[in-house]
Amino acid sequence: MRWSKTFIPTMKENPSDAEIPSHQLMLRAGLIRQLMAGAYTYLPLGWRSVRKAEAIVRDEMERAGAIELFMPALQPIDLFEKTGRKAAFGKVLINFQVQRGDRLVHLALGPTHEEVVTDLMGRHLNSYRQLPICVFQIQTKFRNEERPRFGVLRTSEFLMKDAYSFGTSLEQLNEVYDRMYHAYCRIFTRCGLKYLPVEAESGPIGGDASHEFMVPANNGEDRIVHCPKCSYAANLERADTGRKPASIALAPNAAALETVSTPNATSIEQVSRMLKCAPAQMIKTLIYLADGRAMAVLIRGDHEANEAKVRRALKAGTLQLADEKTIRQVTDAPVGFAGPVGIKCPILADHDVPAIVNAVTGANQADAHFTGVNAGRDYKLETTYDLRMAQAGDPCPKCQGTLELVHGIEVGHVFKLGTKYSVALGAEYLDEKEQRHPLIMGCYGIGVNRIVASLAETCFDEDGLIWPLAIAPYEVLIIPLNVTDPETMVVAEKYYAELQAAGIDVLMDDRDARAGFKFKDADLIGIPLRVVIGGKGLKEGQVELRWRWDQTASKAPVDSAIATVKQMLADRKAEEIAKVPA
RNA sequence: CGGGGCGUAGCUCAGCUUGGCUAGAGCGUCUGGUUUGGGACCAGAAGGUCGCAGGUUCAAAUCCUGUCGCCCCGACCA
Repeated sequence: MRWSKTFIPTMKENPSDAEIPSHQLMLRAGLIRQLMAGAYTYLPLGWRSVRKAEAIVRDEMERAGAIELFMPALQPIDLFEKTGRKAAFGKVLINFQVQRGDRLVHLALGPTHEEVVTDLMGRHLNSYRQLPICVFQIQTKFRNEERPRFGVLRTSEFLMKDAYSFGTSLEQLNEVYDRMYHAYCRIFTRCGLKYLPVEAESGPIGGDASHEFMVPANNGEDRIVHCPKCSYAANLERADTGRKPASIALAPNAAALETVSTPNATSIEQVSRMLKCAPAQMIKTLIYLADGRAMAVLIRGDHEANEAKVRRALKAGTLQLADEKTIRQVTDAPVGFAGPVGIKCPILADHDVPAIVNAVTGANQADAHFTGVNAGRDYKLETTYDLRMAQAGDPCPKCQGTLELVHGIEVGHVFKLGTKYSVALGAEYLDEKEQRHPLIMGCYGIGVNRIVASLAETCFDEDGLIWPLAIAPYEVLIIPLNVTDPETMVVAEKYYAELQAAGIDVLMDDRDARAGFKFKDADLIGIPLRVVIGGKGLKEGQVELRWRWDQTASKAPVDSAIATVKQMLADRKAEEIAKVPA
């Protein structure tokens, strides 16, 4: 492609409403333009990258045995009502009524396609002989994000690869799951992304039922912990800590239990300020309803409870924070003054709680707290549990290492669904004994445009983007410095034609502009291999070759430069492919 | 949905506190000339519903009310 014939609106300055690198660079390099909050046009350059990512995803999905199909973005709302997800999605589900003849049709724009695919496959998969099967599509998804943000990272409309597997057994499910997991590793490696597969909250099946693929990035909205010593990585909702149950013994320096007046101080922050004690000295007492029964959960004041862990520790089906009435019943006090001493419900404590000597807690009466609260004397515990969010510095649950906290961008998610949708939509098959069973499903998603955005977010320098060869909109950029010089243009045109003939994606900057101007644009859009043809070099019979990520350029004789370029590209591709897990 | 910020030329912003002349600058665009290996220089030109609506006033980019949009923090995110 010739620069003058395509559309690459680069910008020298950062638009004021872009704050993070990917957003700024994608705008400046002319990859995207915003239409409204959460909706972006992909300009020619950006779209080329998206399509390259898409091609890799498609290639690897097919390699892993998944079959491509294409489902409508428009979906009847009834399907979401049957699975209960109209309510579950709430306002996030874009849905509306349209007039059709004399009636109204209620439609949704698919936020994902579990309903549609389960409905489809349920109608046509009748026998265990047809299973397992895995289908996928690459489609635009719609979600009415409460708050779109981070440029192109979180939008209301986005390109997603979603795959769905159907099988007769957990073994079949696990087999596809592992294959998809492996395909994801190959995809993200081929795309040149540094990624981390992390354990994610797994829902109904439990165990190893869900992994997210994260790209570590400062601006990622997800927080994950990982252990640099072993491979353990998990998102914050899921992450276990390697802490052990605490010994529950009265400390020798335990002070006496005292009641102090704390009028209107109901939060950890207010009490710590009023009593001049550190939040870590306090015990947060959260009253939950676990399957309807009140339960006090004790967490150190500066920590954050993890409800999933609480639910698992209690083996409870449902868990929710208790209502005001329940809190009054078990504490005899208004909300904000709960404490373990004398509370009228069972107590569950985090590992770190008994270690607090002379803790501050609510006194279970209005406007009062206790000081000098000590485990084993003022409240009784049998043992302790891992009930809080993991944080940096916690011991690793798998080895002797120490957990680190990093932010990440979720680019992929694999999930063992089980029978939730097949049961709701009556998608069943007949087994060898002519018995009916719901299909056992898995779902596997990749944010295709997030792959591109993640690269923009993580691969750049002060001059602009630095694309990996596999995702770069063009592999080679030819820059004839002086387009009015016939000698330069003869060489440039020859290179351009030869590279195109060799099937290489080549862009030629044929604009009549100054050298510095073209170099700045070249750096900004980040094409991996730059070929500069200028008067100086030509006098010596040479052109200049430079990788975007290299500081220095190399020279090549005019006649053999194209062969060198082809060789450099081939070597680099081989290098990138060598990293892909077999 | 709570909190904060912003809306003036294609982009970045000044002007607003304390209302008053023809609403400015840099970059970009166009024309002519000089330049030509890291965002050139000179001369000239075009480009504005000051987000929108209403109000106050002799007079509103500026003050008031409402409204829309965008960004950020939080809540939310199968």
